[in-house]
Amino acid sequence: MLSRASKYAILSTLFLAQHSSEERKISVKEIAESIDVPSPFLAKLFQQLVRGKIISSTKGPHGGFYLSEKNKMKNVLDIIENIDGLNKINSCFMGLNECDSTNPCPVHFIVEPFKNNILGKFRDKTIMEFAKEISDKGRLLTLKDISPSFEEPHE
Amino acid sequence: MLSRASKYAILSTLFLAQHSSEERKISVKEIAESIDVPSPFLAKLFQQLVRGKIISSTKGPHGGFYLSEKNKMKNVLDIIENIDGLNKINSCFMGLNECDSTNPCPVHFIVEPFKNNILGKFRDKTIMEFAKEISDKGRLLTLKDISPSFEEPHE
DNA sequence: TTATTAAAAGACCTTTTTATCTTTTAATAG
DNA sequence: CTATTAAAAGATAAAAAGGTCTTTTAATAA
Repeated sequence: MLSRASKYAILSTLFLAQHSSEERKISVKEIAESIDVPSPFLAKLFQQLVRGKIISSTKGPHGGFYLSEKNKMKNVLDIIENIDGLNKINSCFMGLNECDSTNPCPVHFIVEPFKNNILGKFRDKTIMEFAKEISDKGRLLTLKDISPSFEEPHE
Repeated sequence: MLSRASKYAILSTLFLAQHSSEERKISVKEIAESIDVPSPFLAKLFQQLVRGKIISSTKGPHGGFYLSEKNKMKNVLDIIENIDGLNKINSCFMGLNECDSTNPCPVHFIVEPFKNNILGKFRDKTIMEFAKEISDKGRLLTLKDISPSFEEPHE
């Protein structure tokens, strides 16, 4: 449904929305470590997101990635479109080429409302609104294992 | 969410449920053409489904694939389990490693009910019941383009 | 009992996705 | 103006998914 690349891109962009600003740019490395994704891979994705005007970057000392005011108005679906294209997420759950309400696959009428629901969420909120909601509701934004668990003593 | 392999396997098994019987076995080639999937690939999947006791086969003249009475009691989730394993379909929509209701990803509470719904459908109906429902409700079971469209005259 | 048929087995190939590494470019702090 | 920093670019590699082909095995009809 979503490629790993899109998932990384979404999580990282939302992370930028929460933690970066024009004055406080963040390096790939820092983000990759926070989200727990391979940083060279994320670097590639970020290049593409910059080209797609989803995020912004500057080089050099204190450079890094951040969201401009325009970037903040984008939504999550823009990220998906930029990385996976829209076809992938819109395609039939069972893989049928011609699946619609007049010619439905066996699970069409279960999948359709779900898709509308989740795509609505990805389309109707700006990145900034989405990020705020995530902060407010305390949603998880990392691939890391967060369980406190037993800390193996290091020595 | 589902690999292409799983999708092919589900469609083909449901096709067997509808069109085959112990007396009327069907060859890979015939099924592959009906569903419109690559037949050597489907052959591999069928070998695995036979090993997993989801479908049955016999070699030789008038041999082919069919569903035994026991096979007919399996469900779609058994197919998915056999091909993809259960982890894949149960994994978090955003790819988080630790996503559950106490530590939810940003779309957890949208995805969860959908998953319960669709997994329920895949678990609670036997293959045979599922196939009947599909016939009764007139659901599509092929990757083929079915649009009547304009038939390009061949000569 | 033999020829034929169709699945089983397994080697192999291709494409896509994911991930890494090295070099170049540009920004800026000093 | 130079050293340093961090992204951009691009080449490359590794893994997974998808797909093909050839040989072997087993069933059965004649």
